[in-house]
Amino acid sequence: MSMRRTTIKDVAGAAGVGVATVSRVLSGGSASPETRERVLNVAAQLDYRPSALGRNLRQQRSGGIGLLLPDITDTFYGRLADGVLACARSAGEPVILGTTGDDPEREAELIGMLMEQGVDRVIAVPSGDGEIWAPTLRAGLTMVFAHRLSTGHGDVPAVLADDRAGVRTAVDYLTGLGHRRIAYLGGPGQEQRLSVFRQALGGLVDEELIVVARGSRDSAYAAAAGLFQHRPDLTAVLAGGNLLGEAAVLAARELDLRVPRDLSLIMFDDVPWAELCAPPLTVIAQPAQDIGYRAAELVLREGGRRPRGVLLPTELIVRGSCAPRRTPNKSG
Amino acid sequence: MSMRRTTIKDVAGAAGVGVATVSRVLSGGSASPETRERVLNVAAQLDYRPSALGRNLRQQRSGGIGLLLPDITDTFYGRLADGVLACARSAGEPVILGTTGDDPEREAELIGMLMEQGVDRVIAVPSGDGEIWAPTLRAGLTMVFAHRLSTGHGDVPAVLADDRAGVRTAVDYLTGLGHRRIAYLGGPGQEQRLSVFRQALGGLVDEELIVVARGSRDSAYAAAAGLFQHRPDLTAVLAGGNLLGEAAVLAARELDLRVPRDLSLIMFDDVPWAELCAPPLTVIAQPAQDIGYRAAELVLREGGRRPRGVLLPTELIVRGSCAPRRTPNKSG
DNA sequence: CATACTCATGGAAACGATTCCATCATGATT
DNA sequence: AATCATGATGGAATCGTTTCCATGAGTATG
Repeated sequence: MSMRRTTIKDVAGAAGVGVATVSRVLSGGSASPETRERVLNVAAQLDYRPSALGRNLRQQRSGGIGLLLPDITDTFYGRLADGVLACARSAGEPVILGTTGDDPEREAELIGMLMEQGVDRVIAVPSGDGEIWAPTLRAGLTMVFAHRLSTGHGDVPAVLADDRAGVRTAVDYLTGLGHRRIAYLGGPGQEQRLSVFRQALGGLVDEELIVVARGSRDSAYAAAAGLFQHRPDLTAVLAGGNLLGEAAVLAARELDLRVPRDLSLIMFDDVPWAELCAPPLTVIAQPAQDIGYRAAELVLREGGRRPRGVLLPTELIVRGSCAPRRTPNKSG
Repeated sequence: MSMRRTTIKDVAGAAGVGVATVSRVLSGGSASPETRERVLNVAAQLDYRPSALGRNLRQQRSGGIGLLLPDITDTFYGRLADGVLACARSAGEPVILGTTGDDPEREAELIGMLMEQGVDRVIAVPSGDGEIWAPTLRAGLTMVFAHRLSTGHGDVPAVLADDRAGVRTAVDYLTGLGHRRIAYLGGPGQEQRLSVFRQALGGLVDEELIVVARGSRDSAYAAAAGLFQHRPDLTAVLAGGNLLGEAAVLAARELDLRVPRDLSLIMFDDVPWAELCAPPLTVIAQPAQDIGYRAAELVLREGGRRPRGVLLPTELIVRGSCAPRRTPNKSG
């Protein structure tokens, strides 16, 4: 009942040539025009599709791109993945997706799985530090980091949003509105943003106002609620991602802090619901899809030369969640 | 510099046995206890990892699960993918992700790519009709549909949310509030929901109040705005997905329709921002992650028997976007 | 004691592609 | 005319694994 796949041998036999010739014709090698035409005709007639299995074994590598993300549920990573898929599709390459949950152990596990599969090109939002990636690099994989760097990364190129400028813009905007006690609500792997945040605030930085959550929604909410309860004197918050922003809105509402009257809120990453929120959220937009697309471009370029990383611009989009600091009412 | 991978031959040589024995030991075949131990020791010492490439070629199938979704940017599909990944991870199977954009042509292309890769297990949210999937089935692939059926599907098992009950609940809720002119704002592949909607409304159904958008945000917004402008007499809307719901909120705001005062809104699929919206959105929650997980379970079960599909419950979550119909003010 | 049967074992044949290499024909150069 | 370069071509090796089959040892049964 189930017929055997048509193989390159069948095509060779039907066209009256050797398998080597068929292979050459199909992969663009040299062949005489008439042979080429005959082979192509026969191949089309037999509906021949070369098996990636055979090719992969011979070439010692499975085509395809490994994509390692912390959480595909987060729309930021969803858009990033979309960018990777768009580029991969135009190159005809399959994408193998894995989620790490920001857990280095899971990440290492996934890397092992990818290498077992013969995947030799990986795009990752790294959670672990350099040690995890060292064996990967030694094995000769083509790597590109996206959105984050790995501490102690080798010379792995990275595609990043310009966090530096983004944080600076946000902080400038808030201080310009008169805010002094500004909190940062961060997620995993945002060391660079933190250092810029400290730097932008100059001497004003108050370490208690810097809180780092793990990747989950629960953790983000806990961090936000804890921060707001512990330091009711803060007047502005910079949330380092849409999950954190969501948590901040929720926690503020829960604690009867009105935005932007009692609390100015600015969020990294523009998401569709930012506009639907009450009030609409002021955000630092990041080109998530571009990040993915460019990362895929880099990892596919494969040209021996090491490309330097890419830095993509962010953009402040002012909506309604930030207001000038209310001057403390001394008579109240 | 780059050392050759350690192969099964190396292990066999170092352990003083044949390759067949090594293979048997590692894949759970029969072997004497002392041989088994020696082989396992040597394998561990050499850090031997069997190459999936060789195995795949021999077994004529690449492990792994193909996952075909309309749009990974949509959080519903993001959660669905998350479920699939969770199950696949526990089975140690890689997942190859492709997005169709609800375009049957792209879908067919992706199927071709998957078959070329030797993927023989696919989970899909189908956009095309039965004809597209016929060759797939004939080729002996294990298929599971998720979230949607393909019209004229063969005996492909499907994992679905209970749309029937969901639509009925929503309509009952709205009619219970006094609404009569209820619109349905649908997306691609929701034929079943539409028929249930018509059925639930009984004789009251007004075909002009049924609008179907394509998958994109733009299309959804256009559909919503067009509907609201064309039929200002409607008092309630059922949005068939979070993109449609988002569009409805946006369009209503644009047209100065206040929710729920002028317009009651109920949305399929509970998303985190539904709670952040003003007003918070009443929704029919769908277990997106479960759908993915169960689909992966089915496709991995592989037991020759054809499992029947799975129907998962939906849940009405009442928030603040629905209100009783205002009795028309005859003196106004 | 002879025969049959179980069980561990290793050699070798697949799997389907790519690619090295030898062969042969043709045309150009000396 | 002899040699050389060029280019098309097919046979065979190769990738790493699984699996079929033959072999031999050991045990049980007649």
